[in-house]
Amino acid sequence: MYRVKSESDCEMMLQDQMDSPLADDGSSGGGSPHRGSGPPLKKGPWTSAEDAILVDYVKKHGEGNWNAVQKNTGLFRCGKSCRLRWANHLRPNLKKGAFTPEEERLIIQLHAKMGNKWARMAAHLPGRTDNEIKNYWNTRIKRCQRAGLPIYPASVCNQSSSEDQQISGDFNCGENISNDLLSGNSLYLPDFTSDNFIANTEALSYAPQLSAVSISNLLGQSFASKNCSFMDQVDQSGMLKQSGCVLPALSDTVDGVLSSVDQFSNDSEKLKQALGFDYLNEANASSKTIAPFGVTLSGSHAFLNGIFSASRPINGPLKMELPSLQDTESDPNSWLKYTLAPAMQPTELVDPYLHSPIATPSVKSESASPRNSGLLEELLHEAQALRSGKNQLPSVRSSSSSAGTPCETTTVVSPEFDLCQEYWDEHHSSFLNDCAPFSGYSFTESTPPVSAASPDIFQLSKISPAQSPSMGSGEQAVEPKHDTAGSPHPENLRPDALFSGNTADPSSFNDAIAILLGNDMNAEPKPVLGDGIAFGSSSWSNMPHACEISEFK
DNA sequence: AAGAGCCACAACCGCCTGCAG
DNA sequence: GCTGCAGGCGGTTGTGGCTCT
Repeated sequence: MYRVKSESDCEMMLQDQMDSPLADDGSSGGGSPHRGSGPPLKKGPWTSAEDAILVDYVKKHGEGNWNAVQKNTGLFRCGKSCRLRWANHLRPNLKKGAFTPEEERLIIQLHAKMGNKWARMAAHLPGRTDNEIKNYWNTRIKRCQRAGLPIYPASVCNQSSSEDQQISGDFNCGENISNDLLSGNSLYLPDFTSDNFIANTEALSYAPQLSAVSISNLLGQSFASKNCSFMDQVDQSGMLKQSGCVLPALSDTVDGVLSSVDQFSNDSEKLKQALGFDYLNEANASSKTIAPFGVTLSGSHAFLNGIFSASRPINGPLKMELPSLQDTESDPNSWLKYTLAPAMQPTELVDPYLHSPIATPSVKSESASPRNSGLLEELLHEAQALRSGKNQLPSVRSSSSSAGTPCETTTVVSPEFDLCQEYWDEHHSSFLNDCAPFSGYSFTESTPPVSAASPDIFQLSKISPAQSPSMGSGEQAVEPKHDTAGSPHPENLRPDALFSGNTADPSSFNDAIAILLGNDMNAEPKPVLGDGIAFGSSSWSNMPHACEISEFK
């Protein structure tokens, strides 16, 4: 039954409310005495009489000043409730009934761009309310999760991809937009006219789940939260002047990690391809294939916000919004997905190919590959698959247009990327100089945390001086902790620890992988990556302290 | 027929923001 | 600048209907 809140916004405004004939009609849930002397507060479903009163009032006085409704009509509902009732059910021009297919597609498309911005989405759907859209989406998510289907159709991914590039190409609108894009807060609102959308919307073939969407915001905001100021240095072309300096190092780090994986799996190339890291080799070879943030961190929520709904500019106090996709399949191990995501995020940031969700590496497997997988999960899954030899997983890059991957993407380097490359060619040396403090910034505990975030988050990697040319020599690489028996210290079981140590040490990495895989490399793969670990979804209530990064502000 | 489970929906709750005093 | 209020927004929960076993 509906509760009677003991203290709420509504009740505070009902202190002077006297008895009402409607206050206690006890329709369903009814009102109940409120804190003794206070008037009862009617809650629960609205009756037709209440509706009539509210409609009459609005006809006479117009919308707004909802708290006056109670005073003027005797309707014993709080102003908020009146407003909601009017907005969601009583106001004219409301479209009732199920969503049309066009509306559904539009919702999907809008969500891909906006995330859980229901009110903004509702603005694009005349006659529909944010609540309707929200309910529809939540239902859809549940349905997709049950069915093991991705949330975003391929066409939406493509749409997002193209528009991302457009955004990055037009990325000259000043700091506000830049920051917003960087934070994943899409103030940039593309014109989702129905024609435009439908023209780009085909049959609901499904894209792979947005496996890495949880990553970008975390890192983007994590970076920003470090007050390194490089986030502020977005020039008029939308390029992040200093971003490039860190990215090579991160690329190196990821590559170093993968080198360890290489030894671990003896099949690094496959693994890297499966993970979408293969470009990192190219990056290393050329030392310049670094995309500015504007390329990858565009406003697509399909990319940035399939999971997270970042809505705060990164300049200000940061607050990680909770993921929009609730994981009802919570798992004690679910911390994996949160700790690892930041660690893996750089790959997304630097990935010149990742213009859309579909470019996110996705391991399609006949096995029980987690649908909402993240990079680590895919890594582990891939490692398992490789080890077991049961699955010959196709290269994501080479098979992205295969039948199993409806979201077709071509790994065509965009013009923006060419520009970025030129930009990097021209400025990378100065970048390295300018970013000397940051290029060696390895998110270790030795680095004084600037934000209130748990430093664990930033145990991202230890970038050795060799990997990071400008890193100071004073910093000591953090060795993975091992107990005397040689087994990894429990702390190292955490994925952040996994990536925090000397990544050039394959043994520690292997140890961690082994543990993550069940600590027995010779045993059959254990369902470590079962349903309990769904990177794309989350149950934040189960977040371990290492993942408690919500308190950035 | 009865119970369980699923589903869509309505409504509530807490937090945030903008604004006026 | 601070405070309180009104409104808005997004997340969550409760309810009732429907379907399946």
